Amino acid sequence: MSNGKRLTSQSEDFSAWYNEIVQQAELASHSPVRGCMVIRPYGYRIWELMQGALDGMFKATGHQNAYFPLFLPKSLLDREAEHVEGFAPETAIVTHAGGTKLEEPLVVRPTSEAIIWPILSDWIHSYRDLPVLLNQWANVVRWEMRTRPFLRTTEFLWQEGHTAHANEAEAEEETRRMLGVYRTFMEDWMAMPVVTGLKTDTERFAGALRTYACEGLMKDNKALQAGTSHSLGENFARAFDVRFQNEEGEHVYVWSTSWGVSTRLVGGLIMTHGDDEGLVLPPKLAPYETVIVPIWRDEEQHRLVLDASNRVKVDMEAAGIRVHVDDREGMNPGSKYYDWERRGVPLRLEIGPRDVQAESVMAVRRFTPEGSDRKTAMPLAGLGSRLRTFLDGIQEELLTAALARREAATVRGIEDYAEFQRLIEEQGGFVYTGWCGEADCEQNVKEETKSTIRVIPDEEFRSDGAPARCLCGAPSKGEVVRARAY
RNA sequence: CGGGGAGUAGCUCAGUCCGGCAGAGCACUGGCUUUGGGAGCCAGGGGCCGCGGGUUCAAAUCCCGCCUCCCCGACCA
Repeated sequence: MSNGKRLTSQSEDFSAWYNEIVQQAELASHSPVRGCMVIRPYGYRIWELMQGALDGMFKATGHQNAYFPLFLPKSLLDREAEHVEGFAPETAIVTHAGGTKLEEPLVVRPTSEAIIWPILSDWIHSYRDLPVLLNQWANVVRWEMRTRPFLRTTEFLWQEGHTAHANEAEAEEETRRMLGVYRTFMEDWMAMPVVTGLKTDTERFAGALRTYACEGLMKDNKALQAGTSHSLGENFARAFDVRFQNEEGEHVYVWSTSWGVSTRLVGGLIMTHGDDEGLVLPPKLAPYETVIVPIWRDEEQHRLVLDASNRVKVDMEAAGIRVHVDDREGMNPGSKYYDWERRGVPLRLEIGPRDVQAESVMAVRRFTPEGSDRKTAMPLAGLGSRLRTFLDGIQEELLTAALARREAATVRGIEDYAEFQRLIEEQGGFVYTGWCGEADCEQNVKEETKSTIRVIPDEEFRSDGAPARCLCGAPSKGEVVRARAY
């Protein structure tokens, strides 16, 4: 059961609100090791539901799961110059094991390219071996300066896809396909709208040709990079000598990709839907889509409502709904309401003697957009299938609301730098501007406004009339989405 | 890693300045009464006072070192 009566409100202190939700909804807790967290059962269940959905989508697009080692010899990480430069500052290195100093230090993987490609070079000989479409569910370690539960932890859980292709076009197609899979997952399962697009060179994955990303907008109007997909070109193939014989009999390098999403998504989920009462979960990712709270006065009623509650539970499970009966005694219904609201359960069913008498239940929704009733009496007959539809509706409403919130926090066509600075400072959100394409200009704006170019947006997100000029006044080479970000 | 704040029961914190029996509320256990929006009474359990060293007759309290968390920067999924 949650402790404390009230959360700090989002408007008062968003960071405090976030930390309190993580603790009070029992999603995660701190560990004795810096920057590492314990993911508690309720939080882990959300991650498991995410994994289940994503894993199914990966398999549907032809990928197979495999597992590669946690440790990689330091010499392997050093092979790809840009890659090692990018990751060296944040790696943890094992120098001693088994009571002695190791001959060669082992790096705890910050990502697995450097262990996967040397191995795949042995697997790949012919164009007939391609494409190789792999995914791995794993933990990785990146020694970050500053950590926050789920959003940035020293050790985190993720999946990393790694694929090898015969040519650039296929690799690019795969990179884009998986970005699309992520977007579909974020919208359909997390109810979190994202802007997709290309990262600038400075934000690109270390060792990649191109990095694409999904960017969500959190309730404090800061952006969250929620997933990335990288077109790695021949870079890793050259570094790890991954070649195959093509149909012409030539030995050529493979074109590779990698793509990943992490437990950071749980943080994105919290900050996309949560409110001052606590977590708000979309039904598809809620450990319990519905909680039944029985209400009784005496023993006879206790038996009556528990019996009715369990029958409703069976009916709902048959309709494919994850449901829990909160039969805790000595706790009054009001306390249970607050408890489950804080944990974000999408729908609560209250079943008391009056409901049993009327052969109905009182359904109370967690997320209540304008114009919808928070409480609805529903007849027992056909309840399961009706609630399935009802929950599916809530899932859609959450996406609609999140999309409306993002659009309200999006400004387009900004050319004037002073106006840009004011927007970033006063309201945040996504600001679409032109960009001259110069890294120096990108860096200046970053230093002066603490905002970054999130993506060069994909076509469907671009403005009708994009700015002709960059914030620096130079002619724009293309539109970009800027924001302060996590 | 730099600046600031903090660490005492599961949680939030008081006690630290000025050394002298380890505290409160909530949570937890048992009993009784309760139960349609955060229940009441009674009786209990629970502490390496972040860790290590030092000063002292005596340390949660003073001194030194370290660890962890939070906020602000630089780095990042």
